[in-house]
Amino acid sequence: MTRDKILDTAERLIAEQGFAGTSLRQIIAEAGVNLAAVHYHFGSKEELLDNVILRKVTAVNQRREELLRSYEREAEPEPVGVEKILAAFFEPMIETGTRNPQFIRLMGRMIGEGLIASIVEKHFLPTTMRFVAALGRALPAVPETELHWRVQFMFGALSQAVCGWDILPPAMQNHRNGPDFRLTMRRLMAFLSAGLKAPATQEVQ
Amino acid sequence: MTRDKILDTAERLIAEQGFAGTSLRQIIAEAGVNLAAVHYHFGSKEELLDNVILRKVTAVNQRREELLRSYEREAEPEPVGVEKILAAFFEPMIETGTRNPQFIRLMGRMIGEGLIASIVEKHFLPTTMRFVAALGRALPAVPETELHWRVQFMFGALSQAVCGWDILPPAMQNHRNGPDFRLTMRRLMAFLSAGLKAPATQEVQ
DNA sequence: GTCTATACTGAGATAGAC
DNA sequence: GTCTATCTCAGTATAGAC
Repeated sequence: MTRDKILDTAERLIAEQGFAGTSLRQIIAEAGVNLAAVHYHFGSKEELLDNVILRKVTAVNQRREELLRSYEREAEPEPVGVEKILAAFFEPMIETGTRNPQFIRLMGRMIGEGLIASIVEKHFLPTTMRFVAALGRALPAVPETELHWRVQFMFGALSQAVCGWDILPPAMQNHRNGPDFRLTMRRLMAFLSAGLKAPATQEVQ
Repeated sequence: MTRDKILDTAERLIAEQGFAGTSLRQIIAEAGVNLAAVHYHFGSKEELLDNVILRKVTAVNQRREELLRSYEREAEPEPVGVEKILAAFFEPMIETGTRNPQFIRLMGRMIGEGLIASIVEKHFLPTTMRFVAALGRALPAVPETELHWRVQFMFGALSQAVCGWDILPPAMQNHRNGPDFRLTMRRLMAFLSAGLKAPATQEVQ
């Protein structure tokens, strides 16, 4: 199917080179299809990206919410702890990413390239809000605005973890795929867990 | 001077719209110069960016290292604490950013757009390494590789703090400039301080 | 409905006249 | 140092073959 060939090739190339760094002409050349087919099936380069993301992220987000719900049932009537909430958020991503490293780079690109607010909004925001609410219950001492900022920081750290600067020492490069990817993610979770639980900032100047 | 007109206009437009989102043709139109003048003075769009960054970041990095040195002298022979190290890193940026909000967005773009490793490397790496060394002394329990990762997470959080997604609630948008920018940075520093000081991750699976 | 061929506009880059 | 003209390649749009 032409449509699937385009999606597969686009996913691979965008993960490798970024969205801006991948041209439609490169995608169609490697997929062996015609340029206009992209616009017939998707309408524009942005909407192609939208569909690439959609295919991969929906299952991960469902799994995330599922896990969170099950942790909430276990903990009831207490709120779920921060570590558990982070586990519900990261584990589905780690599982998918261990099998398919490209997926992870793609996710990081989405946050990092700062591209296309509408796509981020559509595919990340609903699940994110669900997790912000859970974190709010786990951290009653952190005011809502500050919690929102901390989640924002969290996404930034995640983005740099999975596809930031390529000037890392080689020892760190290796930790981006293979079994060490799990270790990097556990390091990230430890970092975030501590950051999220930090005492609230005083508003006084 | 033509060269300065190009630099001023490029700085403003790139801060507002990002690097990829700003065309040379837009820059030269607003600066009132010729397209070829850009290539004459800078060689390429990337090298123009390089010079825009250079002009602004050099002073900030010098101030950062100065502050760090002075804190180190105060603390001697003890290592400087994490909060002090973060203050040395962030305060010069906050001062510059409070006077010139564009500068901050420009910094965030550099990290976030993941652009041009060579530029990041040239302008950020030397000072960053200086601070990594100081953090290593402040946090002897954190192994070197994990500390490197935590610094990587730190840059990601910083990037999202100053110019991440534009889908933030309006209440957060305001905290990107004006006096509330200081508050956001203090929140970031509290978050990072806790994250950096987290117990080291066990390497066992 | 699906896909091909081709043309259009705007991007960064470059050679050469002045 | 500066500017004109031009090159290549990007994303996009459309007409029409099957």
